[in-house]
Amino acid sequence: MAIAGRTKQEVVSEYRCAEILSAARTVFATKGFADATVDDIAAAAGIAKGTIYLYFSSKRDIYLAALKQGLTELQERTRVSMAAATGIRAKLRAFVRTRLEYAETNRDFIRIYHSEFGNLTNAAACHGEFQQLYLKQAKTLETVLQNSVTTGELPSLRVDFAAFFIYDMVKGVMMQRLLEWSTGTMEEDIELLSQLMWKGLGAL
Amino acid sequence: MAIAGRTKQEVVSEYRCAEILSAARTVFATKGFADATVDDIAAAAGIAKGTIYLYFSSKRDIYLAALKQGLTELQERTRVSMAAATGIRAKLRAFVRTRLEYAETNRDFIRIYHSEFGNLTNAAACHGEFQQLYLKQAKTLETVLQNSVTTGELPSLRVDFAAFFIYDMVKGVMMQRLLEWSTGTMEEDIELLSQLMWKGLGAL
Amino acid sequence: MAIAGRTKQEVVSEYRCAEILSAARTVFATKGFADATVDDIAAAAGIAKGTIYLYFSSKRDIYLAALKQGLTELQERTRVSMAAATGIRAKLRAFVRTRLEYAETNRDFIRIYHSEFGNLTNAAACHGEFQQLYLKQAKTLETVLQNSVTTGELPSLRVDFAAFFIYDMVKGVMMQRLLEWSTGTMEEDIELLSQLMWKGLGAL
Amino acid sequence: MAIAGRTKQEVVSEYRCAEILSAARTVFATKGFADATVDDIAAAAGIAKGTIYLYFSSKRDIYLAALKQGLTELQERTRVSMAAATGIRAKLRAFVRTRLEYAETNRDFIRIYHSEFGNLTNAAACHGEFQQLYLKQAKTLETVLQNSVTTGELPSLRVDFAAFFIYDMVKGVMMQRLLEWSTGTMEEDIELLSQLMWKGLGAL
DNA sequence: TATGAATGAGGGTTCATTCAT
DNA sequence: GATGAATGAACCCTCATTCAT
Repeated sequence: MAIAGRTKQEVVSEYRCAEILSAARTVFATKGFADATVDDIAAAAGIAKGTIYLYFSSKRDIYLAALKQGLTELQERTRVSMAAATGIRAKLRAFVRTRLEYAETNRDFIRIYHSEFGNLTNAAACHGEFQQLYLKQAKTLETVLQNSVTTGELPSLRVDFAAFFIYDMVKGVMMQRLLEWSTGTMEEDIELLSQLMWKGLGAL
Repeated sequence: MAIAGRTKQEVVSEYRCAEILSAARTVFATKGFADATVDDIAAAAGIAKGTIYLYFSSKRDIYLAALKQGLTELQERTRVSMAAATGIRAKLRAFVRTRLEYAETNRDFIRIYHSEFGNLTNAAACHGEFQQLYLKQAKTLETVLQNSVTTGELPSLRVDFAAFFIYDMVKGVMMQRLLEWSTGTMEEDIELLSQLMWKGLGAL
Repeated sequence: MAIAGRTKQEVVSEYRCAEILSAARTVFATKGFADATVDDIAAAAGIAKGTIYLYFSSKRDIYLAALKQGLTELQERTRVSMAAATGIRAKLRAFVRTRLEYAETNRDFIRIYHSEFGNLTNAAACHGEFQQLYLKQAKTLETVLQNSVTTGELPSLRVDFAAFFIYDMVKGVMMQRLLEWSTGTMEEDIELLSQLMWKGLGAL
Repeated sequence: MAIAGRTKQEVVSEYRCAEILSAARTVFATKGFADATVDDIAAAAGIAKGTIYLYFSSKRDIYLAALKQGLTELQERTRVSMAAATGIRAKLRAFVRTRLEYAETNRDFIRIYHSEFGNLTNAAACHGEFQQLYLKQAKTLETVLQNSVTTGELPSLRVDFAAFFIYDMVKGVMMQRLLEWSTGTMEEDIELLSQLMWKGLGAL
């Protein structure tokens, strides 16, 4: 009696996955990967521990899935809002706004995001896996910048350096806001950061 | 037989501590806190595992000590070089140079530094402990900036935001260089970053 | 709609049982009892895991049923062929031939058979359950031997010892052939073993 | 302060190993490999679970060590007593006596021995590992038989078949005695088995 | 002081069994 | 009857910490 896709089977399965990932995000965000236990996640999801292994093959697998899911959504939103903006300056402002807003409503994910992308130097965790994800993010932005340089909208500059710079800046502000260290409103921070970037880019 | 302080007892004790911390830094930098074992550290230090507990009360204690030792040295060097520089622009350039150079020769410490300060949002580790260390760092820089504003050397700006911004930027470049993602020489990166900061500050 | 017995219900039910047992034999033979999973058996039988529990009450139950089924068939064939033979020597040769031939075409069952009857000393498995099965087998043979002693066809000998001896010898050759360690053809091994038994019996 | 070997360190270590192996033998003999837990072994040895892992790397490792230790001792005793006997018939009697006597005083080991060598067909456990041990045993005996054939003490016969035959026979009697199924005394069984073998060999 | 053997709590994962559909 | 998702007890192994020597 399938209507779209394969219903029920698939719907329920995806729902469970989502439930687990949601619980996992909360737990990982609170305790970090190492200190979180699969029991914690199961309890948070309101299911038995064994059930988790029907949907994910290992604790790390859950972690990765949670991270990738958020990352994908964040990147997609960013891509869409930047595409909708006209001119590089507006695009950058869209970049800042989208990400800061996303961080505001996805605090658990952002905590995990920072765990990984704030420390890409730990070779132990996963050999280069996260480094690659990060690089891929940066490359996308780099392309946008490069296009603007090509069209003459931006002066020639080290686009690789600029891309990292932009990511780090936004990441830093996300963290400040998450920790409630920022004294400004969201709009103020968006404005400030956009200004700062624009001026900063001029220096490269 | 005491010469200065309490000799021997103290000297040997401090030497052991230093040995352990040095070994610990390497191990923690390579494997991260969770994956490093006390056995690893003992082996790296060339002493017995039990001995470590004569000098440190727990694995976390070692970690903290290693982090604080490096942090103290880094902050002291930064303070001295900034004090030696004249004018806020020179001070900021000193800030950048000192830290990037320190990172170049203390890679193990920097890895640990990033582990913690790249992810201050993880409540599990130590409730606010590292957040306080970070804030203290930032406050020092904030004071310098504030002084410049007071003397009119800098226009009025949100010094709290500026301090975080500066820290994050330098941290970001440290990481890029550590991962060998930077395409420029150290001097080029120092120059670029200083320029960028200076322009950026103008936006705040 | 019942024709003979209780039709359909029973026929289908028995068919399922047989399917499951066949699958189980393969799996148990390959992996042993402990390493075989009910999932393995379900997959091999091409049915759902839960279905298995409609026909058997536990994993061990399946195992036992598989073992008993094969054992019953083996014993029946042995009985028939021995009954058809005339004279104790011919009966013993029939015993050997029937069993070695059965082993050749029921390798999975023989593996399970060896698992249990090669190690009757493991109290854990099932307290004496298999020991009783084994004893029952031996007793049958013992009776045949005793009859021959009574008729004077065989000299007086310790029939209990002899029965075990005969079982073990055949079991040993089965294993050698199963592992392809035997260098002879089936006929050669039957001949050799029969000779050996006959001579051996003379010593008892 | 070392006297012989390296004392203390080594002595204590070996003592612990022996303690663990002794406990393991009892547990494995009673419950079988799969049903025995490392906790069981630790409890039987009167030590903590973790301690076991200082001496053995895994549950299977303990099992293998226990098996190999007994096997080595059994083979060595067999070798010595056979070497001391003159003539192939006396050697075979020595073989039987040594092994049956060993089985009488090492019942736990014999149970484990039967678990493995009564069922060499289970590929799952350890790919050919035990099969090789068994083959090695048989080859030794094969050589002795071959020598007797060469010197003309025995007529030409299939020594490979004979070796397996002898092993299986003794193994079978060991099991009967272990299960207290044998109605004879040890001496009677030794006598009977020796006779049987001798006669049987004549048939090959 | 230095050692390293001993400890045992803790966690990831498996899988026989159940039960709602 | 048939299914397979859900369960949770059980188990192997790790490792921070202790303590007798």
